[in-house]
Amino acid sequence: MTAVPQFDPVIHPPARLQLAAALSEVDDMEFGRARDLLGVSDSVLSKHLAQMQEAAYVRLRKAPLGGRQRTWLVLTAQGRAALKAHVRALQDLAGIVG
Amino acid sequence: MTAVPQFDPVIHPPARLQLAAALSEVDDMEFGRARDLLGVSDSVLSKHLAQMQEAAYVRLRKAPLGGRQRTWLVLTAQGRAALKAHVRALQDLAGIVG
DNA sequence: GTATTGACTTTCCAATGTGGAAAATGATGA
DNA sequence: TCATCATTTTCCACATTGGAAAGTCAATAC
Repeated sequence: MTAVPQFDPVIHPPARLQLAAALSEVDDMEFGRARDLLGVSDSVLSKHLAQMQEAAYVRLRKAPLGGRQRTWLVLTAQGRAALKAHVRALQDLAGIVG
Repeated sequence: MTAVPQFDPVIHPPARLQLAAALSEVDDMEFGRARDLLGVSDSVLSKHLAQMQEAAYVRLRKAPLGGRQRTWLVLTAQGRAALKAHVRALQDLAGIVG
């Protein structure tokens, strides 16, 4: 009898929601920049990315930059759709509160 | 260097967010009805309510009904503001995604 | 070719948070 | 006073999140 719709557990946790939102506004973002933006450690970002990749919400593009291999994060169409759905779900849930 | 705004930890967890949203659309709601709506046990709802009361987001009104004491949940102005702020924060964060 | 370095990734572990069951509490009603 | 209903609190189990440190893998440095 759960009359209340559930949120997408992949995208709802703060760090991932913030990451998805940040990625939605750019074409891509470097791993290090995303890590600093979220204020987490390498390992933590890496683990969140693993979850988001598994859900196909993010794609990693690895390419050399300045001699070193770097990773760029890209929000996929599915990831964008999930973010959109989440925002909409919350708006619906909250009615016309604001 | 956390450039990303944080969410209100009291209202962000799914169960509390859903509860706040549900309460925002009515004047008040019975404890049992809220419990069924969220699909959780008495104890769990009670604990969430304790958190929300501590943040002054919810007020409990106890009064007898049918001889027995019942509890009604009321979203306070602060609770409503917090929900509103949360929705807005997410919208801002997500830009004009949808 | 091997050592080193940089950029992640994985493993390990501590801290939190959420959920349920069951015991406890408090207010009635019998 | 005893039983019952409506929560509340206590006790646990489990999942999640976070950081540190070790591991991996390229791409130089030597």
